[in-house]
Amino acid sequence: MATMSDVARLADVSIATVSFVINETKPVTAATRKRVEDAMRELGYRRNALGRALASKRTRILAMLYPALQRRLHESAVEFFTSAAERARELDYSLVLWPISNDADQVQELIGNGFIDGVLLMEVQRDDARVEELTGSTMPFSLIGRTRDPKGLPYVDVDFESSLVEVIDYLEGLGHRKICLLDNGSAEHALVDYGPLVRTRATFAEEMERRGLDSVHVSCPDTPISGQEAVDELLATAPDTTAVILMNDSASFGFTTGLTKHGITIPRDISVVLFASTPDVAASTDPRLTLWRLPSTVLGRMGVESLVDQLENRAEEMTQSVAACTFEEGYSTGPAPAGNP
Amino acid sequence: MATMSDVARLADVSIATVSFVINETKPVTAATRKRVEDAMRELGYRRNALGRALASKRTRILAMLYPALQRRLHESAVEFFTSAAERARELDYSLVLWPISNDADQVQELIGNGFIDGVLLMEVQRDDARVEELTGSTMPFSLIGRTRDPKGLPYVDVDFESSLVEVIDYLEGLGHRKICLLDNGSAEHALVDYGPLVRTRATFAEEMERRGLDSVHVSCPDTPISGQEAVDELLATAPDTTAVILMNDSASFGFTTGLTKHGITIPRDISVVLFASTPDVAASTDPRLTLWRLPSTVLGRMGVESLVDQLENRAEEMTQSVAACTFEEGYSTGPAPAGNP
DNA sequence: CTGAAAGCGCTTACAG
DNA sequence: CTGAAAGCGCTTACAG
Repeated sequence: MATMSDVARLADVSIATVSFVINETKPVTAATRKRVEDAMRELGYRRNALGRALASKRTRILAMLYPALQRRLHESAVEFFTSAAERARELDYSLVLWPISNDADQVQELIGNGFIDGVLLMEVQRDDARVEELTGSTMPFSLIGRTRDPKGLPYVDVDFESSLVEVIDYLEGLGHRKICLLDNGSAEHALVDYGPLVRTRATFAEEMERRGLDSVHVSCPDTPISGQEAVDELLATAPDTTAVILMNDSASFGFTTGLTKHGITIPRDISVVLFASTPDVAASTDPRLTLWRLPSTVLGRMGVESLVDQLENRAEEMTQSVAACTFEEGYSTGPAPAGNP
Repeated sequence: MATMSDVARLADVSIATVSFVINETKPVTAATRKRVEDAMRELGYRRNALGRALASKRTRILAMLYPALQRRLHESAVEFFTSAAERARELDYSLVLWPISNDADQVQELIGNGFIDGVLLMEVQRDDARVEELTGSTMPFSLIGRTRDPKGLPYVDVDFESSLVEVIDYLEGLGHRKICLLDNGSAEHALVDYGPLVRTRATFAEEMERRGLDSVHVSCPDTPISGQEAVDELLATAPDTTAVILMNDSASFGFTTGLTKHGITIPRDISVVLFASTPDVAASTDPRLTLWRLPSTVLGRMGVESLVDQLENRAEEMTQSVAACTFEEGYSTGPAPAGNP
């Protein structure tokens, strides 16, 4: 690999001048620039990121911290990561996924080693040891999701609240007055007091109450079979429900087939909305589900921007922003059946 | 952050000595060592990885290349990544997931920038532009999976062949003589001439023939609904099939519920084996499927070892190794029903 | 507009 | 066993 000195020698300039050309950091005459560029081309020069990083004290590498506890990365997480990486690239950074366990030690180590400029934290929990570790350090970071008390912390998050209000609005507009929220009650989530779930449940209860609508709440683990079983529970406890808001990806297929098995037709007898999910989940059932889609792509980009703002001291204030889910109509929703209460 | 000079000054030694202590690269008297260690502790010293990398010409960072075309990372991919990262850690390397598109340019860039020591390639395709790019460079790499002609390329791969033979053995032992392979016929896979599929199909055809068994082949897209539809196809074309080898994760739930819907009981009427998959997929149906599990953890570790072998010149020869799937009994397999041909 | 030189934080022959 | 010094490949004041 050719180095900057090689280029400088061939172009008959100083290495400083080569640097100025590469970084466009100082004016250089057209003639000099051309000599340098020719030399670079001839040598197939690529600037060594390590040397640059050591000298400039910036690696331009951003780490997305991936909590090892997840078994798989869902479409939304991948979208998030991909769009964040893309945005980083546009801003001349590299975003990589750094696999560390959730414990604070490894975060420490990552911070200390000097390889990364900033951290993007996924799947932030309401009480998150990593956040505390980061807060106590000088490492810039942004959260995806937020802790219980995010005051002073830069984050981007899904606006579950306003999104859910939209869903209820939509269903009420279709005449539904008894609506069930079917969410993910797996043990894992219960343990960590999962933010999205907590906030969605709270909004659901409040908003239904406020509108004088009849609310039903069912939780089940995130497996197809559990979805089927949830149908039984729903029919046993609230058979006159006319709309269901599904916030449990893995249960959704089982839930819809379960309804079918009971002779219940979607959307004629019951409307089903898939909430805070992705198109591939919506498309996995018959009929395709009406969806409020997670704004993963937007969040990924915003997360990176928030981080880079900090790195380049452009941030006037801490960025705390939210993005709502977007509506994608499917074939699973329609007017409430007549004759129901 | 304290630097090595700070430590040296406080311990009243040269920075070389500090380096010797940290790296255990030269003998140091116990007394000197203690002074250095105390100083490090007092200053909270952490060695800067950038400086080390520049001086030693080794970053000790390994990149796992993630092809952007995937929409989600399945459990096996996550397991793979996690176990590889763990093994890397044990060997004092960091493994990160580097998101780049599959095109050769970005591979070039990654190679040129000097940030990484080696590359692990996931989801290798039979004809893979990234592999060609890597082959033409000096960057060490190992493949997970293999190309059409892997001669001279270091790889670790799943032994689909011997694993499938085991499955057939198992089913034949249970008295099954008419067996169906239900695999993933989605357009995506067809396009790229997907290795695992190609090899499994070939082995299936050969091995069934060799044993004089009756083979059926059905392909369907990787969605639950397609799995349901595959049942219809199977019953229409080969209703006397008594065992099915499923190699299509997303279709498996739909397939089993489809059977049930037709009044067919697993495993009384038909045995179902889930092939080259993961426990969470096996557990998502009722009954839980008998599984040949992908050896993701083993492969992840082997992949890293193969790469590190190259980096440390320990490799006598190119490592090419395979690992077979492992058997995990479920409740979906049993003796072939009597009275069938 | 261009260059000589210091310095980023380490490792590693080379001496002693 | 320990140290002085060169060097890894860059960036960036400082001069001119």
